[in-house]
Amino acid sequence: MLAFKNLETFYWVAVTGSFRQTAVRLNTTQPAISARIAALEAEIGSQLFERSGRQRSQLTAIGVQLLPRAERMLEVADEITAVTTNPKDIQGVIRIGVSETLIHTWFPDLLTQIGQRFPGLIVETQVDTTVALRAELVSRNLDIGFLMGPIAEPSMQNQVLSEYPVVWVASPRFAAPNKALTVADVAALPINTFPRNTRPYQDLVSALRGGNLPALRINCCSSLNAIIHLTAHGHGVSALPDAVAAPALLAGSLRQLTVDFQVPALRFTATYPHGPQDRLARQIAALAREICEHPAGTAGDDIQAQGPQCPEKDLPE
Amino acid sequence: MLAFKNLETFYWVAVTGSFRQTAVRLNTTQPAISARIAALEAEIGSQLFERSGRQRSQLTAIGVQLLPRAERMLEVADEITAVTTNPKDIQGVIRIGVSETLIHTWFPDLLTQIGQRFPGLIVETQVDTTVALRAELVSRNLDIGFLMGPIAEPSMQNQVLSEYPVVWVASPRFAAPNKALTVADVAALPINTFPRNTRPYQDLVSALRGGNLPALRINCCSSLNAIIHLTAHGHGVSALPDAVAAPALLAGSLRQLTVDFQVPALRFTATYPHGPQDRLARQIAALAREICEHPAGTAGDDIQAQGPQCPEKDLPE
DNA sequence: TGCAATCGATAAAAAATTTTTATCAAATAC
DNA sequence: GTATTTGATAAAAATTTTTTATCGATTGCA
Repeated sequence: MLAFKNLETFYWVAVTGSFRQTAVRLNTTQPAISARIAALEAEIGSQLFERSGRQRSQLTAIGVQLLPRAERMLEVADEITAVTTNPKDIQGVIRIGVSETLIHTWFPDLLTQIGQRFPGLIVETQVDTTVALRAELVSRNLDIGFLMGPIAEPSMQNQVLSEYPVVWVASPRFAAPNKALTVADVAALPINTFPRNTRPYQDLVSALRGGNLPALRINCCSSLNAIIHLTAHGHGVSALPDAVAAPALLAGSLRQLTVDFQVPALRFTATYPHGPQDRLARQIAALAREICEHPAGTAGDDIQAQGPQCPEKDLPE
Repeated sequence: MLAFKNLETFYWVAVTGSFRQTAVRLNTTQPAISARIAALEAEIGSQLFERSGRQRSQLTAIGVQLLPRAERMLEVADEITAVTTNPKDIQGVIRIGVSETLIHTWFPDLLTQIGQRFPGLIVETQVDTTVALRAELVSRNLDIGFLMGPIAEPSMQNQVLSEYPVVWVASPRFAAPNKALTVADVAALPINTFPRNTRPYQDLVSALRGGNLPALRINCCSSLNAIIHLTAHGHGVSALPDAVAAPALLAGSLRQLTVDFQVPALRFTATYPHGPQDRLARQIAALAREICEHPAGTAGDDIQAQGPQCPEKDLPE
């Protein structure tokens, strides 16, 4: 008898290429996965994977034929659960990756909304750089990421969400000239900005790399708050997404500088691996889009909405 | 965990409206069916059937939503088995209903072909009248029927196969006039023909019901051989499909009569309930159509091809 | 109205399946 | 060459499913 569980297992082994990873994902042990695949192979009557020791398990010809059908099965199963269960009753875990910038903007609102629409859902948030999130998404350790996309992978679905122009800021005590600063002016100052392997860092360096300028003095911080604090205390200037700088500017702990050149804005997308079970990710991406298009009140005004959450892992700083 | 077996069970209970019938169909016991449905209802979180005592189990609103999805699941599962298994390796039983006329024409060839293409398939043949077969098909006790279709039911798939003109025959000792017989001539004779509740019977009576004719003397036989033998021994005349009469005409045990009126020809179809698991029925219908379009050698020349078969049930005569 | 038949539910026992635990040999990276 | 990682495997344990036997409820029929 063709068992759904075995097809689901087959799907994940095919996608991840690993029995052990699949075992972790499906909350069971590796021998259980071996047994399920063995049962399916017995059912079908032929091998589904080339097990070549340490390498990723490759699909056989028959495995290739089976994969899209297994996917259709999972799709239908997903549809069944979607149709038959109220969003309020959805139990489970969703692992969301998010760029730190968004923590300072609409992401708290999203968590609030998720908490309201899916009270039974446990959200695991991982705040990290876009590159790190990208890797986690590709290896399917995250269900959805809000990051500086798009991620150009055939298996990834991208939706553009929000865009933040970059503003230059400094301490209010910074003696700014009356004119707009030039590239050379800025390049002469210590600059606090994003980590070295990030897009904003590279955009910044590109914008400042001009004629025969001196070596840049760049101070990379993995935390936006670190950048803001350093800058506010007079240790150099920084280029920040406007939405991130806004509170400090309002509070007067930072002042904005006018410059005569441009740094590209930060664009964010919702990105998720699309597959037969991406319904929840799609719904959450849609929720995020709604929030971006109709910005509600201020962020972070309802700490309880999410309920007690699991510990976040790998938080920078 | 959404189990395929439970969805399959749900599908059959929904289609047949009966737990017990489903138990028989799926080769298990009624409590097992109860348990599966209960498990599915627990999974979904609501009732799927209105159990109203003796009546057929009715689907609830959620059951109605589930049914087409369960069907899609079965379709995909059927596709998987079709793609991954060689026709030679198909194990199982197919229950074929067939009108007796076809036993005298191409049906033996079909059995031979099935035996060759699907050596692992056990064929259960039920020879009966079209009305009886129709009932068996509708109640899903047959997988496919070759009968005087089409059957006008939304759940039934019909394919026209072959058509046999009706010829009038009598014993060679019958003193036939030189002219063609009229309706009155024939109506005056005892007529051996098909059972009372069949189409050929009714067509015959319609053709012979004219002005003020005497009461017809009709002798209904549930077996074509009985008709042939009675007629050959001089007990009246009969109207037979040409293909059925042919051997006896060739052998000289019957002679053909010319008549100046017409009885409608017998049209046969392949008819099967279409659903998510009708692939085999479709293939066999296609095989039958091939055989009808490209008639091979004589029938019944390879008794062993089918291998040992299960006993046929309800054979008339 | 009452009898017989049939329906699905249920409890307990039995059977079958699946999972876990613990270990192995093979392949690979360093 | 050693350490690590991979999936396979055997035996035990746990879980699930099925069977057996029975029940109360409903319905058809007399």
